[in-house]
Amino acid sequence: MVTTGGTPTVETIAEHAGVSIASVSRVLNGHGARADTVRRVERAAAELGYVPNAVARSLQGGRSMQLTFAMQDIGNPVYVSMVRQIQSLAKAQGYRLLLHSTDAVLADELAVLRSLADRTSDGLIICPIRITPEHLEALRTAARPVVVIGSLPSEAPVDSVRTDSVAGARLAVHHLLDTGRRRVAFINGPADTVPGANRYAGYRSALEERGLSVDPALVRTTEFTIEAGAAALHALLDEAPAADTAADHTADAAAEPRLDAAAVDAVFCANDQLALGAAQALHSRGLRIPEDVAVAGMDDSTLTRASWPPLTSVDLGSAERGRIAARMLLDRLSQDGGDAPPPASARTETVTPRLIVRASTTAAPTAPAAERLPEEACR
Amino acid sequence: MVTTGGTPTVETIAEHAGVSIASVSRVLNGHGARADTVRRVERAAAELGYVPNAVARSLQGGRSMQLTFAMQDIGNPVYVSMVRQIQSLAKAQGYRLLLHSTDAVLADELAVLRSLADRTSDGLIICPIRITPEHLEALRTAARPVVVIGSLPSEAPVDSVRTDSVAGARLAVHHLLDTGRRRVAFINGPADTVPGANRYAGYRSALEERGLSVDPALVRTTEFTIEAGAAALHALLDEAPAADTAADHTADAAAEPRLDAAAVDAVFCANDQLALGAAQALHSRGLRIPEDVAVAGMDDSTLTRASWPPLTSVDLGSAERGRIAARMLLDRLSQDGGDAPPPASARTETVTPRLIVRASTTAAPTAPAAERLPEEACR
DNA sequence: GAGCTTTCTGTAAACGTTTCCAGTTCGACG
DNA sequence: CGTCGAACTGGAAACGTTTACAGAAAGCTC
Repeated sequence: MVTTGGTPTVETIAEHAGVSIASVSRVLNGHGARADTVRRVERAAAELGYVPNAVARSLQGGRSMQLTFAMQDIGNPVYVSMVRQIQSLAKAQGYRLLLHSTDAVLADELAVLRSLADRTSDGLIICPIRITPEHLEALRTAARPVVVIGSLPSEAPVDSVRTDSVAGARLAVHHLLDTGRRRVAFINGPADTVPGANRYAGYRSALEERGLSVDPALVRTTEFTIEAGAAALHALLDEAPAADTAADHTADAAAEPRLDAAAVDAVFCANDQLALGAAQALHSRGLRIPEDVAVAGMDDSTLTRASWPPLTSVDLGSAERGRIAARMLLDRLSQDGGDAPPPASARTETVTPRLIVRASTTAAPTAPAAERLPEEACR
Repeated sequence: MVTTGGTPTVETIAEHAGVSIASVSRVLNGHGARADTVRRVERAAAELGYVPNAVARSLQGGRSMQLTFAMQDIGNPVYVSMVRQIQSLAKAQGYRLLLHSTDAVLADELAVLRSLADRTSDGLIICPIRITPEHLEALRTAARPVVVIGSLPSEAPVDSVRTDSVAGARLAVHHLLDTGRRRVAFINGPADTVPGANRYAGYRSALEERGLSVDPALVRTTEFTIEAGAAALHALLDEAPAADTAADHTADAAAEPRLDAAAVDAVFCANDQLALGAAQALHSRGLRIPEDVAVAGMDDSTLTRASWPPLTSVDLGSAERGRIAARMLLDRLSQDGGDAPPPASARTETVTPRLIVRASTTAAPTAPAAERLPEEACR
């Protein structure tokens, strides 16, 4: 298909069709030409298997038709559902999607923001896990439109889509307390991250609203992974004092399941991965879910249906956040042709969390609330 | 930071530093210049916050420094681990990663292959789920180097990295038979895909090697998802005749678990998602894993550790395949500068599957093989 | 068929780099 | 101090498009 001398360019087509390169370009972009010209150009292009060079087109047009999505870890199902949405909307408008896994490395996140200036990408959707002053500065001076998925200080002049994860965490904890659980442990991700801090705040305020206070022995801080969730639960039960007896730090706690059950009767986890790990650990200790210990997670990812029993989780609208973020970004791009975003008009949308109750928290041991339907969505 | 009149270019820097644009380019690329020139250029660049335009650089250099990875569905953890590897190797050599989710749509896969000609991407790693003549033609005429993850006809002039999934399926089925299972059902993905066909072939040959033959009532064909796996298992138990009694097509089989147990004592699933779905369905019918029914999957994805009990699975080396594919592609790019791949020298690497035995198949009901360690790797 | 408008075409410039080539500067050596 | 070679520099071309502009052709009206 390819003539000798490399891939065909607009110039090659022009020669073959006996017209100028301008006419070739116009025909190929449907900008009107005489019927005869159109026919000759299209025939030459088809014969030579011509494909326009997207790089040259980008340089000339000033837009790369690429978007970037930067997230922490592509292994987390939350991001998977965001990617799906973003990819789908982007593709519909002719944009390709560049993926960046930052591994929560601060320098990587900043590098992504700065690299917007290299014209590779027309816009960015980013899920920063921490917000530092450098982040804010980088966001302010970003060379192209940016949409942040996550909570930002309100004065930040950046489009964002957030979810009220404090309220989300409260929903879950209230649900556990209202179904008769008394000793609700909390397994959190890193406390110095935005999600970590918010989820802890929700946990605490939910307890306080019921007249309880946080027992530090019931709170664990670790990474957002399955393995970390399992380890945290083991540590919790090994070290937590039982509700009515003194702590037993020396004996093997696994040998005495009833003691465990007394120490904790529910675990709220800051995301589904942690919850799945916790469920594993409970199973391996011979504790029953939800009869002995109820488990609830957050994100309502596909993992909730991977776990047994199916996992109660707070839907933070990750797919929806992805969709909204993509729409915001595409709006911004079509609107002002991708000029630097006018700080005055930064938009913020908020997704309302919903609790999805499944079997991992129903059939409460004491309270009569067990008649809830497994898939019922509260609030 | 930005002077009026738009983003700084090499020309802006040249004016500020009082040198020519050629010198600016040389300094910025470390091609040697007088100390004084270097200092002035670097100072001007820093002051103006200059970032080179990657698009212009691509056009001039003929390489975009982008790679594309095309897979079926980003929701499948198998692809996630491939993406991780590819992204990491690509980044190490300065390449960005473009992601394409084809949803197993033939036209999309072909479009990706053809779009290599647009110079957006320097190379492609693709996981085609079916191989049609059009695929082969598109691979042959691809404008840039391509590496295929998956099995190809041996005459195809394309680098590829495959896994012997026939042998992998045999490993799992042999393991089930050798631990005393007699009625081994098979839940497969679409039979007209390469993975689907191979896994079925492995299942059949494993049975035949033990003097058994395939019972069509024990084989289900569906999609590669959790939900499909659950539905398939329910259908299997509802419709399969019990081993020793006549089939009971009318009564609700779930009400009679012993009948189910007689019908099937093991399920081999063509991937982990199907296996997880099957495990869900078994749990919801009150059947115990592995005491009543053993479950084994394929891919050894993160889902194996998400399931309870932990899932026996065949490791098809997805991370390794990703790594090898990335290395092959990068080799090809550095080697011949990314010219069309010389068909004569197509390389093929094969990853050997390993069976990872976990609790979902141990503790066999009849055989004394239960002393295997949970994490033991066979072969 | 002349004059007008409309439509179409080709030349050339522009997008921002890198790099070839020739010319200039510099240092060293005789 | 003059000469030679090496190191450096600037002008210009090239990468492949799109598009502004001016000029040519075609269609229309009278």
